[in-house]
Amino acid sequence: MRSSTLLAPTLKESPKDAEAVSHRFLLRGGFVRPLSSGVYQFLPMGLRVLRKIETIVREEMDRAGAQELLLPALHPRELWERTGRWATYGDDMMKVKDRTGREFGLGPTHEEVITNLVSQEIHSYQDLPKLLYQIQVKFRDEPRPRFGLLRCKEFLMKDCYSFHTSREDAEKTYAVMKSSYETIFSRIGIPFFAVKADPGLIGGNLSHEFIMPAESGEDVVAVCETCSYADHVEGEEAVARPCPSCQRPMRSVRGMELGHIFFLGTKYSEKLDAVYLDRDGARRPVVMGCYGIGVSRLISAVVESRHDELGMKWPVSVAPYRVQILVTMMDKPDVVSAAEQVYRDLSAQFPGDVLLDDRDVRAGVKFHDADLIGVPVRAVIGRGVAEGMAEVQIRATGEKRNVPLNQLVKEIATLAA
RNA sequence: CGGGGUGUAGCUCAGCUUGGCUAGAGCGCUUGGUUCGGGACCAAGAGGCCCCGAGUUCGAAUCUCGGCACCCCGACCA
Repeated sequence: MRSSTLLAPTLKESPKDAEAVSHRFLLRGGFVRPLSSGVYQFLPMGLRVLRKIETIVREEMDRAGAQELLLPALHPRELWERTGRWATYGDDMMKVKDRTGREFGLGPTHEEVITNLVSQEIHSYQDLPKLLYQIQVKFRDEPRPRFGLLRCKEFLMKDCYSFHTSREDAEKTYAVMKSSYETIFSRIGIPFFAVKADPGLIGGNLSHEFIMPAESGEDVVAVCETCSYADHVEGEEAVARPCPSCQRPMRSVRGMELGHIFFLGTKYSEKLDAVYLDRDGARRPVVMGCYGIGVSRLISAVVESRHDELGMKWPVSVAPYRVQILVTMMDKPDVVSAAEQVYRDLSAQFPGDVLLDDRDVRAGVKFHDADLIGVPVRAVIGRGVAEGMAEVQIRATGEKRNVPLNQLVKEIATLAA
């Protein structure tokens, strides 16, 4: 992609109402723009990051044996009445009416819909187990959206639901999902703790939250210094309490929730009549679990954990582009043609994943924008061309080195792999 | 939903306390020239329902009342 044609409006100054670093940089870098409080537009680069995160999530869900489907955002009221959540979810659910006055909720989560589907399509123990997921827009009427993508009224979520004949099998899948989540967050490159959690409105009695340590986080977690134990705490109580599994002191850490998994049991299957016939012909409720990841929130999470004062530092796995080429002397035909050649060669190596800054602006502007946008590997084509040289820069470390033009692609192919 | 703050040019903001002539700056944008590897310089321009509505007043960006929007703290949050 050429910067000259890309919609990536970078800002020198932060819009005043951005506090969290991820909010500021995503805005300044031209990744997102607000439409309304807690409602965001994803510009091309923001969408590219989102898609890369989705891809990792899909790969790991598929690897764990889950199947992707897509459920509606519009949920009829009657379905939610059956679980009693039309009332208990209350104002957190956006509600709309169709032209006949029939009421719908905009799905804040999909237990009702998926369980209803399973109740209609699954009848025998031979149809089970099933692991189904989707990546879809969710709506929650947050009383107070905040920090850009971190807490929105409309956001993208991966939600997966498991259906088993027994609690034992369901718990095995729960464990598989837990390790799948660990792989996902590792691949995306964000640090996290798996914390035992309160199941909350969703219900059930086994639950873990995946929390990334972050200043702007809304949760407080007690973390053990030595073992991997982590738990939720209220206020400052954490510091006073020793770790239950090894008796060492714990420290309290602020964090943000990235994912949440629940063992649901038969709470929804009973209410929505999701039952199967077992070997003996007895009707039994399906045993369920559900597993969510805040996909759009992960964009902010990556920025929160990887940035410096100049801008973002994307890991290769989710960077909007793997490589950015800066042409610093647009008025020199030999420089431009050298850059075009590098662009062609790198594009062959990383199709669609190379950004060429061919804008007719001063070099300083390109360097600053590049630091802001945070593409991991940078090739600077300019004054070295006469001697057949280019410069390679690594955004994360600030490392710079000169590389002969004829070895540049090979060099970068390794760095950006 | 409680508390606080902010709405003036595309962005960041000054002006408001103490009402007064064509409402300002920096950045960005357009045009011309000089520059050209870390956010250049000079010159000329374009760009405003001063959030909305009512009031007070000879006169309102400025004062009063009522709305709305956005941000921050808290409550809430699969």
